[in-house]
Amino acid sequence: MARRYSTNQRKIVLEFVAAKGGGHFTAEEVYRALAAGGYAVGRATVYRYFEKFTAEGLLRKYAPLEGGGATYEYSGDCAGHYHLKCGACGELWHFKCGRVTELYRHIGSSHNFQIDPTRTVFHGTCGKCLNKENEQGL
Amino acid sequence: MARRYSTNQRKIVLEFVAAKGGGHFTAEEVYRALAAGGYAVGRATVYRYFEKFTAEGLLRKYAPLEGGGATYEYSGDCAGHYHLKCGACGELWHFKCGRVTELYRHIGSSHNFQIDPTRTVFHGTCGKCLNKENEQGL
DNA sequence: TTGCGTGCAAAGGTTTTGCATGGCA
DNA sequence: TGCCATGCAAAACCTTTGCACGCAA
Repeated sequence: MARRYSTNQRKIVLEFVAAKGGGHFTAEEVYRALAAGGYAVGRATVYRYFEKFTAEGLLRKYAPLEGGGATYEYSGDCAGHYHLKCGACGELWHFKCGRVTELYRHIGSSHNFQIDPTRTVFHGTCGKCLNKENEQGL
Repeated sequence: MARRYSTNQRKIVLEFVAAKGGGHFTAEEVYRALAAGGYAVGRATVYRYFEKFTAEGLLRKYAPLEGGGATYEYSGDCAGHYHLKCGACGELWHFKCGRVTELYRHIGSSHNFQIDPTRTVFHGTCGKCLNKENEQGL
């Protein structure tokens, strides 16, 4: 079940998405960007690795919003922090907060449900976008 | 911007997904089920309403997991409660908890992020599935 | 040398769209 | 009567898969 070979393509794809940080992207975009940058990685390979990385928890997969393909995000090592996703700009914010940890413990003991912090994302609007909306009088 | 007409198809689709409660389904499945039940609603119409309902917050859209189409869930009126999604059985649980409300207020004031409770879902494993796993010694 | 990893192109399936018709207001 | 809603089918699109070759072990 363990990964067998350590190939160059795997390294290229992983480094590329890791470098994007909290940004979001589709498999097609990454394929094009790599090709444009002179990295010869096939489209199918990008899809195959995205599937693997998602299963491993390195990437996060979201439903397509505007007719495009599924969007992904690099989440890296999620230990010890939580995620905020802004629906306005799409940015994924990482934050640490003891109260969230406490809440998860409470839900586990009192609501009989064990939360998986690596898969849970809080959706809403980030401070930046709230300010923009206020300036526009929305 | 408001909806214009109140048609029979809208009613049929809405009642069908509402009746499914917390279950999950794809657009294609609903189209087939309605057709099998003698309700003549076009495939395109189902897709069009799913898009509208998702925008209105009545449905929740998830990324496809196993090569199939996007899956949806009916969430109904989300005011006053929060959502727990079990990754093992797929069930969507609704629960009320003052501590969540407090946490959202805290994140808004201290982390500069306004949470949207209707779009936020806690992912993890429900009590039922935890018991099953324990019985199997996993 | 073995067999997984890769790339290309084609297949498969899902979702969107154009256009003519029907129905609500 | 005006115009949105609908249905059909085609088109567009994303994603997966088959197969032959390359490369890591």
